[in-house]
Amino acid sequence: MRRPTRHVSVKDVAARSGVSFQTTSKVLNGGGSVSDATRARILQAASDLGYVPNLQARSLVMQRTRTVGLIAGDFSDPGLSRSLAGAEQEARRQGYGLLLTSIEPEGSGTEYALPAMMERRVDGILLAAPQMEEDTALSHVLDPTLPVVSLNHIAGRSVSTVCADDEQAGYIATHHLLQGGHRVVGVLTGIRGLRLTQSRQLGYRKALEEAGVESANDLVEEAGTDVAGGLAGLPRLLERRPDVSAVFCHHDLVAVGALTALRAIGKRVPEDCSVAGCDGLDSAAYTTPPLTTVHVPFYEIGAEAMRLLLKMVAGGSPTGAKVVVPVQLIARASTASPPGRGGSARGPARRAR
Amino acid sequence: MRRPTRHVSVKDVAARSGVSFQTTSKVLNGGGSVSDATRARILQAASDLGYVPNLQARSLVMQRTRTVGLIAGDFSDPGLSRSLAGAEQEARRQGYGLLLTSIEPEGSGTEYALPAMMERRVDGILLAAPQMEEDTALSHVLDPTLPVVSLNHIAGRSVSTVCADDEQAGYIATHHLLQGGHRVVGVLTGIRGLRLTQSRQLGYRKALEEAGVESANDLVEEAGTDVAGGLAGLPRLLERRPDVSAVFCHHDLVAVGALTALRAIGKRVPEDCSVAGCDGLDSAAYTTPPLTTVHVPFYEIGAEAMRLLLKMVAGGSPTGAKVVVPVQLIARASTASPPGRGGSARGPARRAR
DNA sequence: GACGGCTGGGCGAACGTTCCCTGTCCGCGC
DNA sequence: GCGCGGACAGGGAACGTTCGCCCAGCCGTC
Repeated sequence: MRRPTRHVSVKDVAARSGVSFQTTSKVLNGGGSVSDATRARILQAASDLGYVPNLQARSLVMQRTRTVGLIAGDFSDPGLSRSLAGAEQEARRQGYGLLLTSIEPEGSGTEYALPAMMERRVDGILLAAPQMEEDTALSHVLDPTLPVVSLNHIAGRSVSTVCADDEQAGYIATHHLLQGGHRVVGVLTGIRGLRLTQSRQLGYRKALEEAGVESANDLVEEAGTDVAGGLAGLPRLLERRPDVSAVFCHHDLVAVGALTALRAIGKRVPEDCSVAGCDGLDSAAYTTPPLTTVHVPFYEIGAEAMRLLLKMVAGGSPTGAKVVVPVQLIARASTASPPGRGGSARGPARRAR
Repeated sequence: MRRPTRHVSVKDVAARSGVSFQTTSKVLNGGGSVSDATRARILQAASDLGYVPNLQARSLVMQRTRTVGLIAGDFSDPGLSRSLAGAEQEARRQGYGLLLTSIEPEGSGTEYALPAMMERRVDGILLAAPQMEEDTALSHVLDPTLPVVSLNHIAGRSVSTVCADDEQAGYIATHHLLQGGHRVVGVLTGIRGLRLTQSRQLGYRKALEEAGVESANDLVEEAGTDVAGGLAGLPRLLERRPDVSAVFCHHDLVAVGALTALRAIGKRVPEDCSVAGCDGLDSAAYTTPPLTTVHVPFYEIGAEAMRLLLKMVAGGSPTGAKVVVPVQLIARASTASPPGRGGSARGPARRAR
């Protein structure tokens, strides 16, 4: 429990170069007027001693830490993990530290994550936890002067958000299926209640409506976000509506589960049933058959959110901004025309690999 | 650029409750002898004012920040991302903050990541970046008194490491194939030079040797860590050795690529060629056919590493410890006996799903 | 009734910075 | 010869804590 050997401070450097520590500070920050001779001497001493400035002390007087907090949900989620990478990279590029906390699936974040960040006096907070959407206490406990950007919708206080154009995502995926000639299009949705799910669902409905096609409640099945959800959800959907010839999955992992489930019951994809996903995970390119999906630029979303946050921190803060990032259809082999119809389901894909 | 509205400090709380700020400090830390009356008054004032202690200031005098640094490689890597989750969870459980930095694939980490952590005076550092294995400057620039734990082998200075039993992983995967009756077992390795790759390769060789089976150089092909690597590596391997009837892939993603490549050239799995992976990714359960793999407990490794690091930080530090975590075979449908042989390749799997 | 110990509380210093202001010295112009 | 301004350096305070020590009372004891 002994304190570690003390670090070298400006005073040590000052002592070694025979000046006051204030002058040393000046030199090390590039400011003030100091003669070249002493400047050189100080720099030399600092390097000899291996001086490393103490950001804690600096933060104390500057009232800013050059550190931002990131409260994340489950980062096994590939999308979130990409966004995290983007955010981290941008923070690093601008010389900011990143304090990371995640919150348990059922946890509120208000109890631990937020206090922990506040105590450490982060300059701003990036929220990347879907489950915080519901937390009404959140906007309450949040210091209103602290810059916050979220990747999810936040109830109450109007915080800036950056997210994908999820309605468009739902729309183009469904549109793609309809264009292939499908008339009975089922949907396996994400987690009920999330903005993400609502938006994608909105896009799905819009596409159906536009095509003058039935949009029945029994075509909708909640399946969550993972493979297991698709594995369980698809049979439920098919039992209710054996006539579906195409399924739009809100999440690629669910689509993977759906593919597996279809194979298990002897349905061929895409001959008997088309499947389209959403998220644009890398792994979607390697399913059997390769999955048609909508690419969501998670990395860029994370980076953009961090960029916005740091802009707010720096002061020029259009707080309450809502940034929407465009998405792209990636048509692959999991979608085709329904049984007994000619033509291809391939829509106007702008990118595929 | 205005400074944000000032935070409330112990002095504010003290003023409101009519005592000195030192007494306030005592109360807030639970220490010292203070009468119940004043204690209550102070607590009330603190809560009224919404006092949040300033860990920066506390760190300054305590000489410890209750924050650890984590230098990660690419966290799109599912394994690393799991370890990160484990480490974060454990740090949080013990009330430590986690400062996250990643380093670019070619970056050295010595230039940015380390200085950034040192300036912020982290209490310890967790290294989770395979590319740092080569960095000889690292052990040089690292403060020798700073606790460090790595998930990878680190050249030079003997730092504590926590990692999976990768030799065993390579061994049981290969053993499983041999036991199924295969005699020509190819291997798609991970990144050349990494300890991870060397260990798995060692296990592979050991199994072959033990079974008295050929271990030729032309059975070995470097394929990296991702799907694309497997996609490209498998044809190269097969071109050289068309007689391989089973392939061990150092990484599940490579195995996914191998499966896809095999299908593309019309080979059936496992009838014409068995494929075994390694890492135990969730997605391995959903390939076609489901992938036999070796489960590596990434989450637990991350958590264990953090536990060890915090133990070192707290003082009881068996520095230089090497923790090895066991792995488990998960037999699935991608492995079977070679063409023209009866029997099953299923080995003694202790877990499958 | 003097003294010792305990209890409640305050004072001063320190941690490592930055910022603002005050000196000192010099050369120069009037 | 005197003041003046610029270049250079240092002093003091502040940021928000914790810690060690001291001081004032009060009680009990011999």
